[in-house]
Amino acid sequence: MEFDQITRRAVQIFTQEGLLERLNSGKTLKIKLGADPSRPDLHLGHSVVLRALRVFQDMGHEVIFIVGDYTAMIGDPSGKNKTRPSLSFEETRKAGKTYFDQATKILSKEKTRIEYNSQWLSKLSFEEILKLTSKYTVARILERDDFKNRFENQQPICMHELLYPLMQGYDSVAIEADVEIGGTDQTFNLLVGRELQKEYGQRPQEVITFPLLIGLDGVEKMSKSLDNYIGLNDSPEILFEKSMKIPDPLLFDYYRLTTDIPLDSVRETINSDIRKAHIEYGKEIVKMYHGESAIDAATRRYFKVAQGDVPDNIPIRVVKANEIPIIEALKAIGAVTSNSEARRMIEGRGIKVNREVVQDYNLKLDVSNECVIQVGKSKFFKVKNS
RNA sequence: GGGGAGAUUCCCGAGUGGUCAAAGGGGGCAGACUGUAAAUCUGUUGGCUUUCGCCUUCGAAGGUUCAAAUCCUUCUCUCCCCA
Repeated sequence: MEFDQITRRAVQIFTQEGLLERLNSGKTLKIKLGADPSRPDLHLGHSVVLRALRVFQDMGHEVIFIVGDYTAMIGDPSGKNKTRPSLSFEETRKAGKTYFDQATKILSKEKTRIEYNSQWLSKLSFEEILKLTSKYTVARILERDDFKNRFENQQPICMHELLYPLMQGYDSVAIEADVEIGGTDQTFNLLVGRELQKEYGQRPQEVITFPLLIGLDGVEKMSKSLDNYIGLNDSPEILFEKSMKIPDPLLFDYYRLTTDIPLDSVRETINSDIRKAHIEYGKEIVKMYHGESAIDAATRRYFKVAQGDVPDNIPIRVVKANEIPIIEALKAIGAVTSNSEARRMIEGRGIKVNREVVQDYNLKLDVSNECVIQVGKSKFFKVKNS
């Protein structure tokens, strides 16, 4: 990806002139990336920002990866708001590492430095914190969308939550960031960084925001907790299968934001054969995250299932008996969590054994020979006696 | 500090003594249709049980009652208004 592609994809740049000036200065710039250790699972949505960062690295700049361990350790004491579970010191380090491992599928390891924000945030005195808070007004903090929504919906907002933007902004001060990149949902936080740097006598960082990738549900932004994500750690098969499930109207955005494929040809394929466009997208993503060699296996599974065949390499579950009730088998393979659920699945005709729909939930499975259980459209398991 | 409103099953939301495992909607899951898409239609959506039925659940803990999501007491939390 070339640099002009960054600017083309960006939603907003504050400020364009400042950014150009720094890039032309010949200095190695410090590009800030904030990581939330309470959510260390990265997905394609994160890749949008990471890919932009990669471009900066390729130009010789340094990415400073800031793990928000301080906020994560404090968590949210108000019992009702479970969005920010508090983590122990060890957990934050572990999450930071997990995050880093995934992010470096896209970023260069050599040009990425990790910092933990407890290093500086834990040292602030109350006086300094007051100084920080005095730079901002409540009205301005409440401008931020998620606060505004919670406020309007009469949801609780705790005092310390109002400080999060300031803490993040202070991170920029602490590392003297030159540039910070994030999704449009972070716009406010990123701009707070600029304000605070100014207060501390630093040149305010340049801020670039990128569009948020909408998840597979076609409505919400991609996130692990909504289970509408395509994970950077997903297997090639899953990656490909999920690619096929991207809502049609969003496919172009996925191409645009997560691949380097020229958009003119994308447009053409989408208009002429949307299914083919999905397939090509899936292949590209598999290639990007698992290499060219993984494409074959990933697509083979998909097409086999689509034809009504049983795919290769399905997980095997060994049981001790020669005969096992179907309900027990479904629990054993983790397809269901209770007998009632198993019964519902069977009554809904969602379970097949050796390609046959199971009609009777008292069915006893003969597993002296291997048998294949299919749950829904694409989940397969083999069960056999040891 | 004073006054008012409220907390229901994944979410929103009805329910004010038995017919309530709890309407309706959303979301989820499964099926039909299809391109393993969308839209649409159907079923399902606490657990155990073949049926009967039993158990757990309506912020928490006690209490009244043959019987409570529903009544009483205390507590916790949230929101609004006034100061």
